[in-house]
Amino acid sequence: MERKSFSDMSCSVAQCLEVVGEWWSMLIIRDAFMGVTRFDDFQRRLGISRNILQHRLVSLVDAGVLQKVAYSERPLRHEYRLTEKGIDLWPVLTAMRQWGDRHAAPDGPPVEVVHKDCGQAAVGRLVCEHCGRPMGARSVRAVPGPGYRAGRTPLEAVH
Amino acid sequence: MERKSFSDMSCSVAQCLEVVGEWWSMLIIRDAFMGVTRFDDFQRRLGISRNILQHRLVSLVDAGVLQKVAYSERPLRHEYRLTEKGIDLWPVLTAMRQWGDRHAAPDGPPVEVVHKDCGQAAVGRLVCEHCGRPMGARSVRAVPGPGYRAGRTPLEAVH
DNA sequence: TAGAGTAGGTTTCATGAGCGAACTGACTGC
DNA sequence: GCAGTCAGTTCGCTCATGAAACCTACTCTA
Repeated sequence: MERKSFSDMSCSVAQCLEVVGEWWSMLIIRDAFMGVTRFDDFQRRLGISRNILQHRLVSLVDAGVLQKVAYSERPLRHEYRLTEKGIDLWPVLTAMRQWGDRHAAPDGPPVEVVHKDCGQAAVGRLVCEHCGRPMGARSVRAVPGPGYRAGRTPLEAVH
Repeated sequence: MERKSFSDMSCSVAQCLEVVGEWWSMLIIRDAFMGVTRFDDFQRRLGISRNILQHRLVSLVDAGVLQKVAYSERPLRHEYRLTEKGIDLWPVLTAMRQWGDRHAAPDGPPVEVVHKDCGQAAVGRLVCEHCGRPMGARSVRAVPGPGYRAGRTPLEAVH
């Protein structure tokens, strides 16, 4: 059976997963953030099969997350670079990394992130854009937005 | 061939994906945040096959993200609730939702989140825990952390 | 006391996605 | 002319995914 698509779900989480929810996709994006751009470099670093890598790169390019740019004419060679849409995935990647650091890294984080502004190896925290106070699962509630379509009932968040 | 596991990668993103990277897992967790706890409710809301749902619930319970709690003895009935480890996935979910809202919701967000502290339908923003200033892909650089193991070379973030 | 309904699964089986490995084609450098 | 690099493509296998049917244990209604 074909893998079911999330694209007709009226939910932004599902739309995001439709683009980056495939096995390997987020790791390709992670490596792209680390500066990897070439097919063989992705393949070597990830240990992914070449055909799967090819599929993923094509679908990420189709989704507008990566762009394929020629860096040599003869021979014709391309590299894959994050678009702005791809760079906007940074908070997703960061949230995943921080969750992994906290719950699946007994020896401490394998990679730390230094904030250039203050020079500290720091953790990102989610705050409300409006009031600047912390925004956690228990401090919000979900309501239907302008793009809401029937069939999906937002409930109270976490009880 | 068996789907390759990410568990031996020295990377917290990979560890996170190992737990929630399967097709459907994040949507199950999203619904759990919306207050869904029962097998049949998950099944109906997601339109997922019952066997796949069963697999996912078992692996999320095994991973410690959900817990199975009896809410009735006769007949024996269980419900699935987020653990603290599961609730810690909120930033991941929020980042995905916000990315989807921005890049895949032409009619506006299907669901908005109201911050109880200020009453506004607000967006979460990632700031440095240390200095409080915004933390984006371009304002950080990756360095090896205490849990670093060879074979993985952190590079500069985004060029 | 029979029959319908509900909750939470389990089984079955066809399909297709993911896998490694080998191969291809276009080029460069020696 | 031969080795090496880069970016794929092809091949054949296996396992995960999917829908639908089935199962178990209990409750509710008549």
